[in-house]
Amino acid sequence: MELELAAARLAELGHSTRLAIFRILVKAGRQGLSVGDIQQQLDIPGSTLSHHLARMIKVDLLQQQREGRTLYCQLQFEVVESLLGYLYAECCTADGQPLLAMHNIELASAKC
Amino acid sequence: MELELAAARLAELGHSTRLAIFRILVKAGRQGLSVGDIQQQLDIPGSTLSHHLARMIKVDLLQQQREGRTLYCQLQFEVVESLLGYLYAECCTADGQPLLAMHNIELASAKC
DNA sequence: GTTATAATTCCATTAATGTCGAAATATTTT
DNA sequence: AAAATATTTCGACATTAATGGAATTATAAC
Repeated sequence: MELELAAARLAELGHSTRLAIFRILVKAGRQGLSVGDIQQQLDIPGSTLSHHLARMIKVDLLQQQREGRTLYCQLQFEVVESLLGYLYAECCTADGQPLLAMHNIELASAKC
Repeated sequence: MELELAAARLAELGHSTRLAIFRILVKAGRQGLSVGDIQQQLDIPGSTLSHHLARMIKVDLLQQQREGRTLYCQLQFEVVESLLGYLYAECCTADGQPLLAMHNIELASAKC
């Protein structure tokens, strides 16, 4: 992933409402959640939510799938994964040693 | 790290110039680089660079240390680490299984 | 086909961000 | 103390982003 694209995706995660959406959709897993469910959890106007969802879709962080009159939102986990992978790749020193302590990160994920 | 702070930090990384600064400083390691060196690598006006550095400092992504008339910029690696740790933590399902394939990430960092 | 539900698009307003030249500050050198 | 170097602050302007009410589209149910 090139820098421009990574920056664009990070910018989308860099907004508290959108990061909250991200969080909710991570918890929801592959099946995702309807727009209405997200709206209920966040308690924000539909137009505002729609705006943020559209932005996230534009950079492929998420996807929507219609089922009847309900639209389901699903995180694109491979994209999230490649974004985090890019960040980690950037966090290696020139001599091949990762600067970030990977085991700390693993602990963080283990305690969930 | 709470959501608001994580979002603020991600927003700072979410700009191509600042992500480029981040990248350069990661490569530079703990000792950091002078503002002038960064400016030379990026080829942008000093005032613009200063503005971006100030923003990154504000959210503790980096630090400056004066040595004579030269200012050294150093990434705050612990902060970066906690930010990525937070993102990973958010990427766990409710039942304790990480959704992102951690081994892929490790491969990504291993190939640096 | 009219009503209800789910969500988006449109529009206007307000606020925040990005950019960069010029002036200012801090430090060192002569 | 004047000149040189490194970097920031100021100020102005242009662009982009955020918010939410009202109107619109899409689908389903009656």
